[in-house]
Order: sequence, then C-alpha cells, then structure tokens
Amino acid sequence: MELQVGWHRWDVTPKEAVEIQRELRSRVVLHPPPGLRVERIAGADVSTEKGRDTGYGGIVVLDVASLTPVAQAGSAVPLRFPYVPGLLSFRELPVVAEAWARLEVRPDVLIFDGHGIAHPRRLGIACHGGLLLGVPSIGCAKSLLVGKHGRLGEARGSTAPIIHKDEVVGMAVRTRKSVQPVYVSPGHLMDLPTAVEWVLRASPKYREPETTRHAHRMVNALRRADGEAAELG
DNA sequence: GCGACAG
DNA sequence: ATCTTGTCGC
Repeated sequence: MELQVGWHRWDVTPKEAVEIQRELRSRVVLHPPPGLRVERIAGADVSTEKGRDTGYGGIVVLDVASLTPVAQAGSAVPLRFPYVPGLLSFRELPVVAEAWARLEVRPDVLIFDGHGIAHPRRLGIACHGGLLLGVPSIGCAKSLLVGKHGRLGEARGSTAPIIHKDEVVGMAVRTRKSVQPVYVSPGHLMDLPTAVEWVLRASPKYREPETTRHAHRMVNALRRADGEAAELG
C-alpha cells in the first residue's frame, strides 16, 4: 500500500492547485495503519511576516507520555503562493516540508494547524501534508472553513460533529472548560475518533494542543530572530 | 448575484 | 497569518 505520493509542482496557479487537490483526494487513507503505536507526536506550524515573503516553518516532536520536546527542526523558505481559503497547503507545505527534511527524529503522528478532510474538496493541509510526508496526520484548526455543528457542552471533552454536505467531516472539540472549541478532522492514515483522542490527549491544559503551541512558539522565534538580523545588517 | 472564507 | 495595549472574566 502506498502511504506516500510523489511530489508535484508548487509553482502553480490556483486553478491548477485545485486540480491537484482533486487528484490527491482519492489517495487519502481514512484509517490508522493497523497496530499503530504512538510514542512521539509532533506539531507543524508556519509564521509569516506582513511585508515580507518568507515563511518560517517548524516541527516540534514531543514524547507522548510527558508531552516534552525530544526533537525539532525549523526552516525559512520564500513563499510562492498567496493565501487563498481552501488552498492553504500550497502556501505553507513547502515550508513545512523543508523543516521535515531536517528533522532527525520522526513522529508517529503529525498535527497540522488547519483542517484535514473538513475542507471543500476533502483535502485540507493535514491530508496533503500527510500524503507528501507519508505520516499519519491530524488537522486541528481554530475556526471552521466549511460545515456546521450543533452546540456542545461546556465541559472539557465535549464534542459535536461537523457536518458538510450531509457528511461528517470532523468534530468540534472542547479541550478546555468554557473555551471555544477546536476543530478536528482526519488528515491521512487517520480516522476521526483517533484524531479526537490524540488532540484531547495533547491538550491537557490549554485550548490548543501542546504540539501546536510548541511549534507556534518556535516559528515566531525564528521569524523575530531573522527580522533582527536584517535590522542590524 | 450574494455571502463565506483554515492560516 | 500579521499589525498592537490594555482590559475583562474565570
């Protein structure tokens, strides 16, 4: 079974990007590899600067029992694609892929900042990234791109299915009492219950998973350090 | 045509 | 996402 797909061009038009998404869609596997054992879980994120065109990427790998970092890698790559809702992966994945190439410790699961199949064409950045990197992946977003969901309880752990075009594409998950939920959906080599389970396990204290929080801090540090270096000449 | 729209 | 200070609520 092919867990990883070949690489495609990144210098594409939005129309071509949509076509690539349609082709990749059928390759997404919506169940975890049999016998998946998760010892390390990672988060990926990208930070951008207002006037500039550099994307700062980072992946932080955590020990799943302690949620402590065991490895990390960063990158700084020119952004070639604008932000277009539904085409986020074409802007951010080249940056994440560079960090992934430099990463020396592979995680068993990778959590993306954005959606998986909760996407207009069922190919959000978590699906696309999981396919290209060949890793089980989860989408965990802070807001909805498509779909709706009913009300959920105030308690941590409360959930409500995200429905789009009569399909369950994800789950709104309350990771902390009385705080806005996060939106979880499978990426690649993943199913919804397992995705929800890992997001909750990675978010014992704050709204967002520790994976995302670590990656977010890392890429912001990279961006600021680069900005200061530029100021000094 | 109008509204919505991950990061 | 980024630009930005203080401020309200648990």
